[in-house]
Amino acid sequence: MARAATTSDAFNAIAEPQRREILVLLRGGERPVTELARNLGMTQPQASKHLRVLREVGLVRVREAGKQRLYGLDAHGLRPVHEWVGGFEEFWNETFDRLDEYVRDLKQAKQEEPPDDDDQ
Amino acid sequence: MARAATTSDAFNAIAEPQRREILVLLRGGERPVTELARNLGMTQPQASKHLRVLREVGLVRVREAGKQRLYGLDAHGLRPVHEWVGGFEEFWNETFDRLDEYVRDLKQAKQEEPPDDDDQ
DNA sequence: TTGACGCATTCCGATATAGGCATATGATGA
DNA sequence: TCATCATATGCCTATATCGGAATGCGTCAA
Repeated sequence: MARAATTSDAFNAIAEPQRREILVLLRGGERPVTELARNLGMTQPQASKHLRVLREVGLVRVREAGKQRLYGLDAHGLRPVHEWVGGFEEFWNETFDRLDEYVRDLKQAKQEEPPDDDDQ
Repeated sequence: MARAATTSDAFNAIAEPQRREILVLLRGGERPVTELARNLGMTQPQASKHLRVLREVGLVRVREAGKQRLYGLDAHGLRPVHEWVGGFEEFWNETFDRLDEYVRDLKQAKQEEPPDDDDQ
């Protein structure tokens, strides 16, 4: 009854801009928490929390290195997202072409009757 | 202090599973609210609310047709999402598979090629 | 005009988020 | 052992979500 948990899937996890930035940074290799925090201008606890979310959905992995914890990218979970969105690829080109036609129809439809479409 | 609004961008809008399903249905063409609701097993108000969000981020457009409102896909807002996620494409095959691949490689070849590992 | 239909909006309650701050946990080195 | 650095976690507040139920509003047909 509230929004789905941020940890419910990759879609929710990457909805947060800061988490996306973390992932981008991690493309450059493993990074300790403090460095991520500093690079993104956030506090350490914030970074840790975001990393926790990313870890729970499996987008990052941790490796212990002495006092530090090196977070690294695990982009596997992004693949389903890419594929889902990719399912619309043909549409974001076509939509524009049809927009003209659509607008034209709109103007016309205001004077004529709307074509009867299937209800149901 | 709360999560970013669902209407803040496409990332947030598509984080909700039901909204994703709506978009998928709309790939088949324009649909009135009631039909969407029925097809997805949700109430009409729920469908309307989700459609409002999708409309506010520009992922769908409405067309008035008599009593009905036909919602249609406008996928070009998904393109940035696709591109952002696509920026990780090379990583979900390589990067941290290292561990898995390493193990697999051990079984296969004990000394094929020295995998160049440079982290950072 | 009335009534039925299609849809949008509002109010409600429950939930969990993100941020700030303080603190607990853990490893390291003297 | 103690002090210190690196992280994680707990608590708090403000906010916006999603779902449900009721209702408002516009359109069409009789």
